[in-house]
Amino acid sequence: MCGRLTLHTPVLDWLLEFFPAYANLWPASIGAIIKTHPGICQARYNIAPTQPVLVIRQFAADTQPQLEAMRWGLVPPWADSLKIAYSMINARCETLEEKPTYRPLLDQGRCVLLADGYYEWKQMLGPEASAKEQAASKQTYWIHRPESKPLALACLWTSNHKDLDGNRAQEPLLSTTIITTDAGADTRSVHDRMPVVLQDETAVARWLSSQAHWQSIKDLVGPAGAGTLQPTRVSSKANSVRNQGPELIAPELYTPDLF
DNA sequence: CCAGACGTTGTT
DNA sequence: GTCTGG
DNA sequence: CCAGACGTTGTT
DNA sequence: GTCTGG
Repeated sequence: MCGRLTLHTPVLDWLLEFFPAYANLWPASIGAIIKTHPGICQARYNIAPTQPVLVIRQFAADTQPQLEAMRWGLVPPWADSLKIAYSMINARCETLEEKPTYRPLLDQGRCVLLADGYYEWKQMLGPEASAKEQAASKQTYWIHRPESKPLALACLWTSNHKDLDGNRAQEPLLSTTIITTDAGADTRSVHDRMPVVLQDETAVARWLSSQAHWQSIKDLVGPAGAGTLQPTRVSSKANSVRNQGPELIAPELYTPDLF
């Protein structure tokens, strides 16, 4: 699955990679979002659920896609509390069309999350080990594109207009969830699920096109092809959200005396 | 009809 | 809001 | 996702 | 064990 992210690629570089056609318009967009969300465009090596993430939405064909900050973890319009979001950080692609919360978003709530990697925890021991042993044996991986190029993740977003958890909502709460699918060849050895990766500029444009119906773009949802992603063994520093620095994605070498 | 869930992962 | 379970 | 808390009363 | 916080 996908429960922790990185974004250290400069945001302008990310936008130019997937939307070169709007090259001269992006600096203003970035300036605007920095005003409302200071710090959101700085490098982040440990983005956790509930935190703001950067997403792209497009409201009409041939208009500039919009850069937005959203809370990670979907808070549906009917929710009276933020609690539900803890279990809606990912949405299984296999059941998107059945789930009443997700179905309307397939046509009206597609967006793309800006990231350049995510963390995964490999379970190194089988079910015969105790829960304690299993927890202690987890190996952290940072999964990213070769050369650490930007990554576009297929997501759904929605808006909640209620006074959540007793706090009067001044503004509607925008939130997002990352679609997951079976792991592809690159990451299967680490974990059996992965986020849906939009491969290139064309895939991103199709996913975002607001006039396109789900049936015509659902082919974009599936495991990434071999060669798309690369898992790098890293230390357990990323396990704690208090740790934030670039050292979290540094490759960890195997220590020979353990083998 | 009303009440209650609405979600995923991993673990058991 | 909308679906499922009883 | 993992880490860390998990509770109340009265007093400062 | 289960929930909350980040």
